[in-house]
Amino acid sequence: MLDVAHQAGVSRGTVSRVLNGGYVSVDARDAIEAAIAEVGYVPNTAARNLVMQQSRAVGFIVHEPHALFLEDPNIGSIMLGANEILSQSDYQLVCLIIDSERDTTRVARYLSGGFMDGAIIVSARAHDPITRVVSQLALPTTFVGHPPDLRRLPFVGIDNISSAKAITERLMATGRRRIAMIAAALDRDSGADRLAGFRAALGEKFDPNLVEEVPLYEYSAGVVGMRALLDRDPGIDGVFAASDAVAAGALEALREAGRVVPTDVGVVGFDDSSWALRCHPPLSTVHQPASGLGERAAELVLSQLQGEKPDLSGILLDTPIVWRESA
Amino acid sequence: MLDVAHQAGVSRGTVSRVLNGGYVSVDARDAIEAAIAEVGYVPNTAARNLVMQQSRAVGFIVHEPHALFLEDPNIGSIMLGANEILSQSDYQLVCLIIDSERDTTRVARYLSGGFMDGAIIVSARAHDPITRVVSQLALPTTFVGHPPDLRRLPFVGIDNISSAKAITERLMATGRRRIAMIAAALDRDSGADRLAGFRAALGEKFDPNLVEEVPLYEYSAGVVGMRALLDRDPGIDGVFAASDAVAAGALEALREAGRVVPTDVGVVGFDDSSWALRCHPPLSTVHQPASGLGERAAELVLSQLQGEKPDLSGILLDTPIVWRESA
DNA sequence: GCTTAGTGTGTGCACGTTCACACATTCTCA
DNA sequence: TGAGAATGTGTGAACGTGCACACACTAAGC
Repeated sequence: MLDVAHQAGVSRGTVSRVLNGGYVSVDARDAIEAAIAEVGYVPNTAARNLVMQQSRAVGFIVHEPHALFLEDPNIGSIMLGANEILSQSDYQLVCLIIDSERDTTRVARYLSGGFMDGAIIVSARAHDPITRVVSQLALPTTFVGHPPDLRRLPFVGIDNISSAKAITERLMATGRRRIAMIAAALDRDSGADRLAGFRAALGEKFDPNLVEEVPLYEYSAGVVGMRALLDRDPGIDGVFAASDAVAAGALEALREAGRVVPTDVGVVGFDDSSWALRCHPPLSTVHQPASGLGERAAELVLSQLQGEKPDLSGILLDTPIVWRESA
Repeated sequence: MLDVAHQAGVSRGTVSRVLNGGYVSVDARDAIEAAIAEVGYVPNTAARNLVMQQSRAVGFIVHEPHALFLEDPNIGSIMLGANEILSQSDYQLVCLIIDSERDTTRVARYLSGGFMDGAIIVSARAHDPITRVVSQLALPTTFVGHPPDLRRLPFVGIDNISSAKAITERLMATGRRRIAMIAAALDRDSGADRLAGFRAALGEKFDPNLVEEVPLYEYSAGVVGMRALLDRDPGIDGVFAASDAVAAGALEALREAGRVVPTDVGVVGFDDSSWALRCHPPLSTVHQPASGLGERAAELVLSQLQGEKPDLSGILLDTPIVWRESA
């Protein structure tokens, strides 16, 4: 910056004013801009951050990247939605991956070190150490699909209970008598709530024997889960899978077993991901407003950055049911 | 840091030595560590970066995020592979998304501002402005799947020509007579090379009429492309799709048209993504070593960071053929 | 002619670190 | 006993910015 100032025959202060606004004469501005171009000067972000005490960057923190990036079709949309909003306010979205213990400490350091003005945290669980770090840090944060023990932190999400209840009821309305569920990720709100919604829809007809629990929202879990259900009760004529990927796996297992969908068995999923349209037959499912979640999360972080108190009751987005041929 | 020093009854210098190594007495170390815990001190990353002139962060820059994150099953694996290697050397992977003109300037500023020690750039094309920025910046960089005009920059990739040639020859060896190709993304090296490999395999038998060009590696493009090919020549008995997603679309179009795979038509894809296993029938395809690409790219950046001159001839990874039931 | 407001510019301090250097203490060995 | 090495500690100068302040000049109003 001093080089630019000398080159233009002015002082550092005037160069700074050209860059950040303030009273500058036309002559000085022209000379400085020419000097900047000639010297190839680029302001040093670290120095600027240091003195400004802010970085204009918001972290997007992803846990369990193997499950999410490789299996969850929504993560990309959430990220792009958030980027869209942050970009409009000239904030940089910085995606950080936590894939190991080492990553956790490094990311925590990154967040605590004044490197980030805020954070969006995806798919955190109660026991994830980063949630503790963030809540101690008083960093403007929003959770997407918050973990069970953090009711006091701002979040955006969907109402998994009522969405699951609604699609189960819709499935019941097609005249199915024995409806099973492949429940996944019960250690998360989303997983547990989808099961709760299923249970609520069935009411007295709920039969715990017709619920198969699988660990993750995965295709392979869907295959295994469906096989187990058919073993236990060959008379099943309806299935609610906890996600589209699980439903896709279930369709595969049903095909193996010689069942025709939707004639013999009706199948519904959850997410309305690209899976849903590409299954055979196309899946009836709950539409998850993924990019909307990212946008709202980014907006919540930005509003906190402007000093507003966040709404701790959380924001729930609508989840319309999309009815296709699988049920 | 001064607070910690006072609390522990020492000077800033000793605190710094506790954090960064050097001669420190056991008493001083204990007192300082206790003080750090009590004060809740975290070193300021911006200040450290400023004085160190480095950030221990490597950018992972993604273009066309809509196509990549939503359609390309490899991007996640590449990213996780890179993160794995960088994490081992205590570098932070920072994923930056370029989704607009505004994003481009912001990311360029981010990279130029001393915020990043290096960069991994995915799926860049010749005209992408960020490639110009990076090459002017002399920032340690590696391209994954480099753009056509940047032969002078280090990159990792696969040999699309010989891979495409190999799988086409394998398909020919099953006795198919009329083999078509759904070629995609011809404005990239990868797309153009896969077509070149297909052509090389067929030699004199190559018929330009049996090549359908589609813009992107997408499922829907596969559906459209296959329909067009069947319209033009109903006698087709083999298809090489430029990617697994395209192949999945082709399978759908073949099913529509009442063709049985592999009996009537043999289909092969490219990528060995999760699509490949979940198609019906499972796809024969070229295995793309996605996480390996990320790992090599990260290693190349790290070696440049240690002052080594990068190998400008590029690194090509092996792409074994995975033969399944679709051909 | 004096004050006041508006415009334009230069200077010094602060941000929170690391590192080189100076200095103090203890230990080893001729 | 004294020199020299090994170990431990404090201090000041950077790193590259932004901002408050001081100052200079011009124009307008009384």
